[in-house]
Amino acid sequence: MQQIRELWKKIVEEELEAYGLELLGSNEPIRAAGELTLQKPPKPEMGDIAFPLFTYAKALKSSPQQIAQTLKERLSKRSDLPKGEVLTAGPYLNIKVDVTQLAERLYREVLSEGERFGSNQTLAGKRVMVEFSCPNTNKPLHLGHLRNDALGESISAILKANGAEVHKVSLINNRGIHICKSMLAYQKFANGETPESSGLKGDHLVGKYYVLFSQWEKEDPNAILEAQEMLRQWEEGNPVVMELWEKMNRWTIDGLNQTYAKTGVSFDRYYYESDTYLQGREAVLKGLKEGVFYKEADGSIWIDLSDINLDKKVLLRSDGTSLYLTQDIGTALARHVDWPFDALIYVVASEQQYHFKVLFHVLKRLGCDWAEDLHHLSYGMVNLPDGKMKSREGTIVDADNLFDQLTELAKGEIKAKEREDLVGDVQQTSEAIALGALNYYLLQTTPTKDMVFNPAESISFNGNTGPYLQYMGARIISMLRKGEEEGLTTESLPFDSSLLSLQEERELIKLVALYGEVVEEAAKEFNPALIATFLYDLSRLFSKYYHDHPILKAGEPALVKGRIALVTMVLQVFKNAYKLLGIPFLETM
RNA sequence: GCGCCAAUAGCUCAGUUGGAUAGAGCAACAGCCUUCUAAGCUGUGGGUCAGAGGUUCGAAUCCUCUUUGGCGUACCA
Repeated sequence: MQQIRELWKKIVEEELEAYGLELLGSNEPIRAAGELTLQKPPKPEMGDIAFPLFTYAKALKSSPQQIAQTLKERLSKRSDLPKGEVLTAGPYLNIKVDVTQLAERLYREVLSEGERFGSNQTLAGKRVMVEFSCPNTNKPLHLGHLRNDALGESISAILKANGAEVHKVSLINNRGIHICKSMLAYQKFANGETPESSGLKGDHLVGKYYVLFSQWEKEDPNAILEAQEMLRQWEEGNPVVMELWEKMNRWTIDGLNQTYAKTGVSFDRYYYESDTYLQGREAVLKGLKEGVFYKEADGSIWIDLSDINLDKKVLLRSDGTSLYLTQDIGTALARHVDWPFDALIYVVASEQQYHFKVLFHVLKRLGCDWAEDLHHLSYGMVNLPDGKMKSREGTIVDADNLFDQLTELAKGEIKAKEREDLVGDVQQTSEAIALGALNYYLLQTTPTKDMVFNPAESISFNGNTGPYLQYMGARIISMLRKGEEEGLTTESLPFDSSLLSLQEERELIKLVALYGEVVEEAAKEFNPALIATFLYDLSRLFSKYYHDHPILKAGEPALVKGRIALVTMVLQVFKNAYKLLGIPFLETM
């Protein structure tokens, strides 16, 4: 589609310049008016490409309407005009492109490329590291993590589809005062409770004691002091504390891994804060020696960021312990050694924009020329319909709980439709629907924007939702299966795309052609929502098409073949695009 | 206070090199199942694109100011 657009643009440009030259004796005024803009007409029947001609009115001393007319006439005299129709609509020159050749090319591509259809090599040879999730080991995942995970997985898949070599990494935040809080509460109140004895998932068990600590803290001012003491003991490597730490970390990580397994999240490599905070400290001390940083009288180490209009920032506390920023410096350095990258993308909430601005600059000052290759993919907060999620008020939406609720609702729907036997494994199908619902809901909003997560809406099976998309795929499979069962064979027939002359068919072909461009754009903008929007458009159009027009019973075998070919193309786009958004493809639902 | 970001239908969101009558979904109402899954399709109503200026042939889109909201501005993460 892109090539077709470029071709028409070039031709119209040539004609415009030739016209200008004849009329004015020079094509300078045309060029001065700027490059020809190209857009899409508001309605499909008006054509596929539109050239607004307002800008040339002055230079050509003529109305845009008149220019459009003249261009249309001039174009009709050209012998090298590509197939298609030239239209005028007031001040616009519109082109209705010929989709029959396009359809045949696309069909060949779909058949030969299969699951690679729509991907490209724009980022071939590029090594991109994507950091996301980064859980704490003191509590289970919540809704905010789910957006982070969905984005991280999706961006990774999108970059891969653009040819990049992608390395997914996570940083486990397993160290610090917040970790000690859950440990201390456990030591005090647990009586040796374990995931096995309690039947609780490990991360939820540890989270329970983190919550208990907060309650205790309110009643007893010593609580925080004891936690601080425990942190000191941890840093000294006190064996009792270390043992507890390792045990509870294992519980949490086991629990998190169960959640990841359900939600389709995985990593190529983990980093642990308990390792990287030491590396960060070394880097800061080295930077101090080299004069990049300076030391205050109390022993704390600072960087002056006035060169980028920011304040001073602490890198190492006066007692020598490290901060959030310190360990992120260590992590970045370690990663660049482990897997030298062309880009590192941090998928982290927008509230940390300032942090990353500082981090990137500190690395630059430390002499890392690759600091230029670091990007913060800053995504907005997830709010609830009645406001912010607040742990204090217990309005945090737990990830496991949410996923289970969605699964139950999907299950209920399958039962209500009496489709248990048809779908086979009801539990597995319900989980796939729940995951599709969740990922689509979280990815359909532009990443940078805050969003409202409406649980009731997310689980709805009507409208702009994951299950609606999954349903389209399942319907196509069902239809094709039915065709086979009825002994319909069209494989030997040639595909005559000129038979696809309905408005909807033209539109579907163009959308199939557009898919590859959307994949490229999504990578350029780090925006999976572009794919979500595209998928929904395709779904709606397809839904209407197959509702209004029979496929298997289209009549003439050649037409049946043509429509099945079209459906095959749409199906492949669905399958490929679902993967980029973490929506499981279901053959039956 | 300062910095960054946002504001589009009752609600949730699309709408980017500035272009044609600002679009979807949900919710409401009204239709459509002896026919490829009705988890669907069709239709109706619903807008001062926060407000005011400016640039432009043309502004939801660019600039300025104002209002409202979010986030940040920690020897927290």
